[in-house]
Amino acid sequence: MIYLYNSLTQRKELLEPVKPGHIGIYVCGLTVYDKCHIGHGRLFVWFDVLVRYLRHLNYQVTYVRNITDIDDKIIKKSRELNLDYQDLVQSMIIAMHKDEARLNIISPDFEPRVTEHIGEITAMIKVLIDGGFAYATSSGDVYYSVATFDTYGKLAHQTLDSLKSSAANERDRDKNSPLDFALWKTAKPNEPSWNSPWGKGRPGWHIECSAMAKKYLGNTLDIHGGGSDLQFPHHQNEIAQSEAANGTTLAKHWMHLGFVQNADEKMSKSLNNYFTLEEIIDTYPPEVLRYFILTSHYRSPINFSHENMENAENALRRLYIALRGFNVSNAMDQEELQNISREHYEKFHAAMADDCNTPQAMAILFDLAREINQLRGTEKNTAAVWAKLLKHLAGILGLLQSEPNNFLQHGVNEKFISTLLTKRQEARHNKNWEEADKIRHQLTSMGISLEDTREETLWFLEDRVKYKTNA
RNA sequence: GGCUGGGUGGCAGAGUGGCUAUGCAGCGGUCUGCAAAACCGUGUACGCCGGUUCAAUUCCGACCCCAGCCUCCA
Repeated sequence: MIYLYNSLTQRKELLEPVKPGHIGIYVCGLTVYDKCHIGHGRLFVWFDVLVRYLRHLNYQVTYVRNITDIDDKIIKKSRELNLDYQDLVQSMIIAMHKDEARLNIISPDFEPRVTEHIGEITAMIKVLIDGGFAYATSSGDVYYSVATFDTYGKLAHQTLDSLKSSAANERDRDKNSPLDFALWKTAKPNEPSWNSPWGKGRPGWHIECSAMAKKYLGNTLDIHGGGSDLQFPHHQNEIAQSEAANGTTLAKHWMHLGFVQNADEKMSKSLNNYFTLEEIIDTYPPEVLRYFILTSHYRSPINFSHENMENAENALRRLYIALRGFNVSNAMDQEELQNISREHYEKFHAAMADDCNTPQAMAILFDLAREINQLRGTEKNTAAVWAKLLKHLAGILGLLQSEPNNFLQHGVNEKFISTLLTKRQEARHNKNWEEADKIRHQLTSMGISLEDTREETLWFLEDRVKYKTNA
C-alpha cells in the first residue's frame, strides 16, 4: 500500500496500478541542447529512487523518460556553435549518460527520442484534427483548440478565463485563441524538417510526450512525472491532447518535483550562477549529491549550497562509519529479514509508503547506525545484523552501496598513508608520543583523520579540499 | 494582478491537537598516551495578530514575508 500525492487532485491517493503488479512511469526528460544542471540531477535521482523502491516492493516497473532532440533551442544553439544539430544532440546525450552513470542512476527502460517517433506524432495529430480538437492553418501549422477541452487549466488550478486574461497580450493572427498551442510547426528555411500531411515541418513540444507515452505505456499511465515547472502548460497540454485523442485518462498520478534553487540567489542562466551536474560531482562524491537530494521531500524546493553539501557529506560519513568493519557484502535474504526485529524495517517502509517521505525514512537509517555503534563492542553479532539491515534499507534509496573504505578514503594514495601509519605505529609502540603525534599532524594537515583502535589505526579522508592542496 | 506551495531551534529538514524526529554544528561527560571516531547528556524551535479548544507549532480567519507557475525551462 503506497500513497502518493497527486498534483492534479492535490490529495494523497493509493497507488493502484492500471495492470495488476505493473506500473508504467513516464517522465518528461530533457531537451538536449546543453549540459545537465543540478535540477536535472534531482530529476534523475528522484525517479531512480522511485523505481528502486517500487521494484523492491515487487512491482514490475516500466520506466520511460523521453529525450527532446529537436526544438527551437537546439536549432539556435547548434547555429551558434556552427554544428549540425544532430552532432550537438549526440554530444549532449553522451554527457548526460556519463553524469547519470557517475550518479549510479537506473537507466530508463525506454529513452525515446522525438525524431524517431515522427510517425506516431503525426498519426496522433491526425486523430485530433479528425476529432475536431485541432485545426491546420493556411501556412501549414497545426494548433490544438483549447476551447474544445472542458477541463483545460485544471492541472494548474486555473480556469480557462483566468488563463486567457494572462495570455491576452499574445497575438498570433493564425490562432483561434491565444491559448491554442502548436502541434505541428511549418519548417522555416534551413530548418530540420519531416514530411507530414500539412507539409514539411516538425512537431510542437507537447505532442511528442503524448505520442511516445502512448506507444510505450498505453493510453493510461500509472505515474506521470516531471519538474513542477512543467505542470503548466506542458502537462496540461499533454492531458488535453491524449485525453481528446484516446478518450481516457492520461495519468492516474501526477508527480511534480520541487525546484532546486541556489541558496543565496535565484539560479538562472542570465545570472550565470547555476551549477552543472558535472561540476558538482567533480567536487563532491556523487553519492553525496544523492544523499543531499533525498534529505528533503521530493515536492519541496531545495537550496543548493556548499554548506549543505558539506553537511550531507558529514552525515553520509556517519552512516558509512557505522558499516565499517562488518561484512555486509551479500544482500539480505528473506530468511534473515524474517528473523530480525521488524521495528526499523517497518518504520522505514511506513515512511516510504507515505508519499515517499525520504527524510523520515533516512532518520531510521541513523537510528540503526546508533544501534550498531552501541552494540559493536559488546554484541558484535547483533550489530552485524543491524549493519546488514542498514545497508539493505539504504539500498532502496541507492545509498551506502560502496565499500565503506572506498567512500571514507576515496581518491587517497593508500600506500603513502600506510607507510606513515606503520612508522607511527612503531613510534607508539615505543611510547614515542612526540613522533607519533608529529605524523598524525602531518596527516591531519592533509585532511586525513586517524582513529586508533585496539587492533589497528583506521583513517578516513575528512577534508577533500585540504587533501587536494596539501597532498 | 491571478493561481499553487511554503515560513520549524545556529544550519538543513520531517512531523504532530497534549508524548525525544533525524542529521550537521556547539557545549559537558565517558573512552583514549593524547586525539579521532563512537557512546551518554545537553536546546524553554515552530513568521505576526486574533479565534476555536481543557490544551495549538499543529485547526480557522486576517496580515507580513519567501518560492514556483501564468512565456522556453527538470
